[in-house]
Amino acid sequence: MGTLDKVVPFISRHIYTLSTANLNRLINGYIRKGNLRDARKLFDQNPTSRNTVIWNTIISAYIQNDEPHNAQNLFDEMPDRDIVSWNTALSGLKKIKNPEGVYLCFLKMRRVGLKPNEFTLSIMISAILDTVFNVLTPQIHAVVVSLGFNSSVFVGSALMRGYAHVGDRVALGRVFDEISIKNVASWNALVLGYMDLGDTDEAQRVFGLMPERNVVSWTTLVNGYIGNKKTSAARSVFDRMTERNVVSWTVMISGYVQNGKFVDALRLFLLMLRSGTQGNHFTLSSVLEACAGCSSLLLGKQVHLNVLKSGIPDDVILSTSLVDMYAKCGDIEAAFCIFQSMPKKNLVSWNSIIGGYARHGLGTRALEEFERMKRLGIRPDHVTFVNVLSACAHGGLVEQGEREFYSMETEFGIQAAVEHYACMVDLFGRAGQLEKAEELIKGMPLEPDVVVWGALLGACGLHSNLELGTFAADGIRRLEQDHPVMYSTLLKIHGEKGVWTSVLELKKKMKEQGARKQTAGSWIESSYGVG
DNA sequence: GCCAACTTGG
Repeated sequence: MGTLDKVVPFISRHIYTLSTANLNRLINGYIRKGNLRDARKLFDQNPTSRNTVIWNTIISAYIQNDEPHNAQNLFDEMPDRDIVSWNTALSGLKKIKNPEGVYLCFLKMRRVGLKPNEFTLSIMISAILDTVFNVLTPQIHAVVVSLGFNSSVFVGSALMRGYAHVGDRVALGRVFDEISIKNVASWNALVLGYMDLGDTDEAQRVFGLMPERNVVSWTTLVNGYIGNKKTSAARSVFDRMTERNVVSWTVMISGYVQNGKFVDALRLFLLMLRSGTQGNHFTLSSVLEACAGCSSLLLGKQVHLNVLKSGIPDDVILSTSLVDMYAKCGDIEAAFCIFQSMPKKNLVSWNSIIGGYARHGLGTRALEEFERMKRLGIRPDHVTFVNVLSACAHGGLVEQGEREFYSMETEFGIQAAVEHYACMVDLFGRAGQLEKAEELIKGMPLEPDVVVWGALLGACGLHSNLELGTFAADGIRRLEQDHPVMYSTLLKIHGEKGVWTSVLELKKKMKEQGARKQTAGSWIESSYGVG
């Protein structure tokens, strides 16, 4: 629509004030084209023609365009807020995952005397669903009942999800029964509820009772089995589907990926393409993860090509998946190139590139990116520090690693978790500072896991320390998580020290347990997926 | 103009 661009400056030049109807029409036109900036300009230029609907439209557009700050500022400035304005604000707070804000906003709304409607209550319920505020679900239910919304399909489905998340199956069934006119969505919510409760049998039974089923019903069932780690059950439901859409394919593909079945995921992706369905950004980021999982650069590149050809708009998550795929498949330069070209980066993107450099042994590059990220005001999280510490370990940067470990708690308030300790043990261990590693383990406030002990054992293998190596092996045995690498490392140390009787004993034990010598690899990387 | 059922990255 090129005319709009010509008409609007014309109108603005020749008429001082637009009528409310025209302002509304023009603003909606800009928003439809994704041009929020000009919509806002018109809004600012016509203060006297604005009505509540126009305010609400702009605020909602900001939220949908991921500009919550602008939305919030405008909401704060707004003179006469109606229930829609409050609902819009609530859904914005929900979108940025601020359940406390949702709760406080709701209270504020009540204080100015506005009565919630169905929209308000379903936003409330779904906003607290996965948070500590979900203890409020029964209270909100009480409000729902007192206002007579319990027969509403929307509110009912939200309540069912809420109750499933707090594990209340009785309430789940009761809410369903109370919905006066149930539609497919209500039934889907019931299936989903039982799946969330982990009761796949009941979900399947309900599915069989449904008066009608749509693609979403089938997909919910497939996804429910996947969420309950029943991949093959999911697949057999998937195979029985008469109609599939991108989401159905994506659910199944990402289900395989989540369960580490990368090859199955890739096979299914090929079937999908052959069926004539084109993947979207959800599909392709899962597929890229599968490529990364099998370290298949060849396939990864082909998927990259598919991304470019499909014309899917730029997406942070998809681009981050590309960065991660290239880094995990060994092409760190390509990874960095994509990372650099990303117009929007978030914490996960930074973590990916830092982890990529760490995995490639480019400790200094990893740390450079870490500094750059902090300068841009992005707060590192616990994953960032796993990557940073492992970069220090791989780069032999012991003192820097110690400093970062310290700053993690003091500067960023992130409590060291067991994986951070594992990195530190690895850091000291590789550098041959075995006493420091031992000291760290002994002073840990947490129970060391197999990765921590493994890092120590590996270091003992590297530096031929029999005594400490035995200590580490005992630690692993106490966890009852024997691992073939443990025996081969012990074997190596014993052999080097010339303790041949022990070597024979160990070989016997290995044979008993069916352990075979494995190729060397870091337990830290395989267990925590550094990167 | 606002709400709800299935899918994505470290």
